[in-house]
Amino acid sequence: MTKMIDVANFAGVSTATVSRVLANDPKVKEKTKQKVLKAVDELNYIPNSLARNFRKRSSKNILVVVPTIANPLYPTIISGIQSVAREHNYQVILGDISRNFETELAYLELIRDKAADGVILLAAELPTEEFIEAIKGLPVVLGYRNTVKEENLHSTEDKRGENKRINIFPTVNINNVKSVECVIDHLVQLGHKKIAFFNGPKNSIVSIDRLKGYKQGLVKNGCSFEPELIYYGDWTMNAGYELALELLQSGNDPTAIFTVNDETAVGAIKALKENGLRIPEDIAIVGFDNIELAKFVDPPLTTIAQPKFEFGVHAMELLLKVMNGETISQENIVLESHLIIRESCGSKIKGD
Amino acid sequence: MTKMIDVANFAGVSTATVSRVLANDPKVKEKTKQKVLKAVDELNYIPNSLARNFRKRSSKNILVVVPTIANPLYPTIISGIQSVAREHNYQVILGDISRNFETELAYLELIRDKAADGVILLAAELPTEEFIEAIKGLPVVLGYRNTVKEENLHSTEDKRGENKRINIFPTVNINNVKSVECVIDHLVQLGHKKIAFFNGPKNSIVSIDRLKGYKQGLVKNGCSFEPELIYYGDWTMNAGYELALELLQSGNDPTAIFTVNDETAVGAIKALKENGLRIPEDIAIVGFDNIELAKFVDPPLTTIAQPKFEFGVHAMELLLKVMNGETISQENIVLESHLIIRESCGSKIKGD
DNA sequence: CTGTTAGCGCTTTCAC
DNA sequence: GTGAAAGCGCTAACAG
Repeated sequence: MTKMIDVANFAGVSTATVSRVLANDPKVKEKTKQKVLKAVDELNYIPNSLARNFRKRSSKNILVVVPTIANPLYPTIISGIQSVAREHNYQVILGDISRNFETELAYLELIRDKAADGVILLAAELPTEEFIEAIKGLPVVLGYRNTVKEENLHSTEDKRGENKRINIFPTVNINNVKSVECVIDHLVQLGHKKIAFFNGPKNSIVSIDRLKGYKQGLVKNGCSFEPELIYYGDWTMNAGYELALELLQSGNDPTAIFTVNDETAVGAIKALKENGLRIPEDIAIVGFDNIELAKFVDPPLTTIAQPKFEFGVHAMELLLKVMNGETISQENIVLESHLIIRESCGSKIKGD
Repeated sequence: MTKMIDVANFAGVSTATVSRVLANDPKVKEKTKQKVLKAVDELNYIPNSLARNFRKRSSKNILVVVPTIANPLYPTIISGIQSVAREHNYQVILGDISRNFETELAYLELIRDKAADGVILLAAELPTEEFIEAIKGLPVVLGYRNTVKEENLHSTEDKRGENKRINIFPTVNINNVKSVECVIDHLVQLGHKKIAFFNGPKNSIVSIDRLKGYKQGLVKNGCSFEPELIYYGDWTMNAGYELALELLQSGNDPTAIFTVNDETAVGAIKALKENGLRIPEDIAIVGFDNIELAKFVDPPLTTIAQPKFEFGVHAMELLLKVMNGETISQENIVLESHLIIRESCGSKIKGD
């Protein structure tokens, strides 16, 4: 294994100079630089990143924790993260917690022991005190988990005295509340008044926000909010399937279902069809995420498109800032999402 | 940041002893061990893995290169890899080449510069001379890319004098040829004689092997092999869709389609349905991989199940061996796959 | 069983 | 613009 000292000897310079050349230090004379570069080439020198990382106290790894990589949402986000990471010579380490949120904290060890320089947390679990304590001061960016603290504000500028969320960490998010309101608007426009909601788990921030959007959307449109039309699942096709069966047996007869994600919708569609219901004639359905599959299910799924790749890009760019110490004050990025109209609601307007 | 010397001082021992305790060296007296552990705990000491890795010349990272993480096959395989990797304190670095196979070699740099200790290559591209040269001597395990050399053997024990594949690297694979023969057997049993094949790209080993299985299956069952019934795509739902449109316009009227993977099948199903064909009444279809979705498409997809998670487990275990220098001679693991019968072929036998 | 000590290969002051 | 030299924090001979 040829090392820096070999290159230095070959080029007739010191290791310091070799190091400078490799770091693109402009102070090095062009001629010296060429000598060094020639030596590097000649000797087939490859810097030992283990030594470099040790010396620089950086692993050049960043950790991305996802609830489960099986949900196609995350691969796309990760692609976005990778594209930025690679530009900056970071490698992405994948932390798949298989929806087992206790293991999330274990991953943070990677930062403490320097195996990772920063972390992007994409699990939208409600943050516990323990969690907040654990990530305090770490180079972390939160995705979807937009809120880590609720405070009652009764100041004058907050006339309604309602809860205000304070993000004490940098975050990337979409506006879940507004997105779901759009869905409800659309369904109501098509004449639906009784809309079921197949939600995610209760302790997910995304679930909570989408529920809020669902409720506000109904109220805004003058529909009644009926708690028994809300079902809780776990984001999977299986959950969608089971929930739909439950709904069918319940005697509630909604004319439309909004599902918390596309996979839940796909599962629901299967159950509905098996029970002889036609979509959208007998019941309309709307998903969320606009995964690749949404276009290919039968019927093609009306859904909310969120900018998955960009989500990753923004998260990584934010993390880069945090790791550089640029973000003392927290930054909270909210990305735009929009409704994609396909055929699962029977709308005549075609999208995509 | 408290370091090993602090712990040593606190416990009244040397750093060597601390190091031994941390490495679980049985030679350390129980009492000394307890003293050290107490100091570790007291001082909240976390070993600096950067220093350790540097010293041990190992990054504790392993690289997994996949064609694209967007194909749900890979996340499951990666889960399997992770489960073994984690047990041995390895982190998984994700190398997604977005089906751009030239970038594969670039990832190998991570090994040369010690940023990764080993690599699992899951891209089933035909191996070039350059590729073989590049991975020679590296701690590498190949998945799906089962063959790196073809040699004409005319020795006595090979009576037929046919090509024999020689794997000069450790590999994990399934028997693609046999799997597809099963599919053809099944279709023929159901009365199909004219079976189209929506394959992957021509330069993929998986495509080549599945094509072989297709051909052999037809011949074995006394069906004629018609090259114009073979279509080449790129594993995506979109490809399946486009290929099905092509097929419909071709005037070929197969009674069944075998697709190289489930996603291609899903795309094809959409196109077929849009054109008024009923599945399986008008045309049968069989996929490959048994991804989660296969069960939820309409109609549920008959497909070949391959042990994805186990695939990852085996690949990682093999890599562990290679990294330990245990595998001088190459090992080639072939996992079992089997047909899952659902409804897309109209068989009365229900599976799963 | 435990301590002493010599680095691992690189970067970065500090001199010149 | 370049070189000398001091470590980064840990592990592994080697010695005792």
